Amino acid sequence: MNDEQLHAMRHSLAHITAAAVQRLWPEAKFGVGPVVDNGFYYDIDLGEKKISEANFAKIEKTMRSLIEYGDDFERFEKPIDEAIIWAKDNNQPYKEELLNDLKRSGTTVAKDLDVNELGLAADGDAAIADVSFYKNGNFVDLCRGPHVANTKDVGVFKLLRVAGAYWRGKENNPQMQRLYGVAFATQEELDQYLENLEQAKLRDHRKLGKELDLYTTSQLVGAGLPMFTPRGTVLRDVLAQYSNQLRQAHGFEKVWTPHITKTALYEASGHWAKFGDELFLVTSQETDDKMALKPMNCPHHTQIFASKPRSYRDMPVRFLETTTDYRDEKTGELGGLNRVRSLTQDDSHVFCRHDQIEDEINGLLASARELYGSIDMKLRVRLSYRDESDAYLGDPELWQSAQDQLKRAVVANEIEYFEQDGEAAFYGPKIDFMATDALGREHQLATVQLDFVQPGRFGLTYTDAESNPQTPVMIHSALLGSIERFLSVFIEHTAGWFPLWVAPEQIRILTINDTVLDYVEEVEAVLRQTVLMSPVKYNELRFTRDDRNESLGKKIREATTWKIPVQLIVGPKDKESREVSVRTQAGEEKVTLDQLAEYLRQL
RNA sequence: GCCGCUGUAGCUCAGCUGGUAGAGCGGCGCUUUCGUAAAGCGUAGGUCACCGGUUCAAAUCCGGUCAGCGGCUCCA
Repeated sequence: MNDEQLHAMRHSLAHITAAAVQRLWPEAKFGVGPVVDNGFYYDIDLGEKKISEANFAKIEKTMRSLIEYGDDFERFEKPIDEAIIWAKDNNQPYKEELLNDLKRSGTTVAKDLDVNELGLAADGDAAIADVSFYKNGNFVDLCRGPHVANTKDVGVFKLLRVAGAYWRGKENNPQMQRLYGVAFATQEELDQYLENLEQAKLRDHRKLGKELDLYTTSQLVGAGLPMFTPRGTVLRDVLAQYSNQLRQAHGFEKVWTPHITKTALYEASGHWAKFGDELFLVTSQETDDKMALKPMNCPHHTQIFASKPRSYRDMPVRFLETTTDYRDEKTGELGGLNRVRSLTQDDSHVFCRHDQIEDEINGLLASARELYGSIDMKLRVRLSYRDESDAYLGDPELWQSAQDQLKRAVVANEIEYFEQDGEAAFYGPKIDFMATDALGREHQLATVQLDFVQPGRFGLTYTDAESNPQTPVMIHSALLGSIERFLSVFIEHTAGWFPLWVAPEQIRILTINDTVLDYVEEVEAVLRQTVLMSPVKYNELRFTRDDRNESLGKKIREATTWKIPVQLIVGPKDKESREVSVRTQAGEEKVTLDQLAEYLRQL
């Protein structure tokens, strides 16, 4: 089975899904039905009637009967004007809209539509003359194909879920119902896929966050406002420390800014116009100032830069602040730790001269690569550019220059990348490091952003060698991104088996009976004096002792369930020989008390 | 915000078409001091998310709210 065949099968199943829906609800209006990873979907508008998963059995049964009936997929063409009449006659307004676009420009420009799934797409902007259709049984659909020869050739499938989806991906368009299915050539492959989904759920950060006691939420506190337990807070602190140390080595200095500010700050930065309705507003009972919780930190940092005169000799000025921001995200966008309303950024801003941009970006890229390399995470690097919309501030020529500089930096560092328009910040293009979660969804973590806009809007200057004022460039960067989002990916990446240096409870001493308690004191004395220096410096060991009156087997089982990286088993024999039994995921070995500290430092 | 789904003890879940709740683990108590993934016995935990409605009777049906999940939209 090659990819093209599989693609044709899935695409054909999309048509069969639509055919089944049409048989069950003849009034159905159809959108598009493309192939996606592992399957397909079809967008359907049933007016007031809503499909739910309770309908799946009925739809699947109808699909199976269509498949068994064994209709051929017949291809034919129509002149575009006849096709438009066909769409009108059959009460298919969405198809009619697509056909009109095809007639006008040869393409259906909406970004989430794959023109290959629709009628014949002509090269360039030329209008086209004919479009192709496919017919299986009574169901006729505008489609470029290809399809399998007969409905019997579609392999195995399963309807997975139904979701709302805006027509052509635009929020003010009508919402259709998107019927998702997965499909494979064989039952074994489908079963394997469903099994993998189950496996992925086992490493879901929300499940592990509860099992490993990392964070919690409360209906009283509110949606998207996670609270971190002692264990989760260790993760946050150690990761932030690492991120900070990496940049402090490159000359960044910590700053601190308040969590509320006058909204005037964001009117000046440009954020108010774009994100004003996503700010949490704060009322003062003492003044008439309009205030808000800070949703980002760059405007504050500009004010620290502006607090005193800066010389070209002072540049670059590098600020670092790990701090929590607040964004009033839409309720439906919240999820786990990945998208929250209180997010902690390991944020930093460089203010520099134009001739310093390259070195600064190189330094930040090196830090990001060191961080992700040390935890064995491979990220895709995205160059996020602007598009032609009016969502961006600043001179288009400066934009082009900024985009070119980012690309040069990525190429010079021999980083693999892909480019995407429309993903830039409103003030500048970005280098984004994208990670994949357990279910294959991609999330932005580290970012390096070039900003020629905000320094000018805030009137920032430094004095050059000729005593003239110059506007600095800002480079925004975060290595972890949002710590919450980083954790969501990191927990799933490690399945909760955190590397020793960051594990909340690194070591648990398991006693065999009470006769070794005095020896355990000696072991603990060694641990208290042991400090890890890599990758985070001055990282004192975090250990506990399980000397409960329980069997060793139970203690091991619990420590393993908690995914504690190092179990030190201490019994009478160990005491006698002045050893401990070190149990890690790699296995178990005896280590003498004298060598224990060094052994742990090497792990 | 929109579409679909979910919410029973600390955790994982059972509770059929309405007749005022159960199990395992965990907790606590007693016994056991046991060398590699769960010792034994006993015992206490629940306004069935919350508010309202229908009904003689609601965990169960209906409406609303809160929270969570899968998508869409969005992500400074």
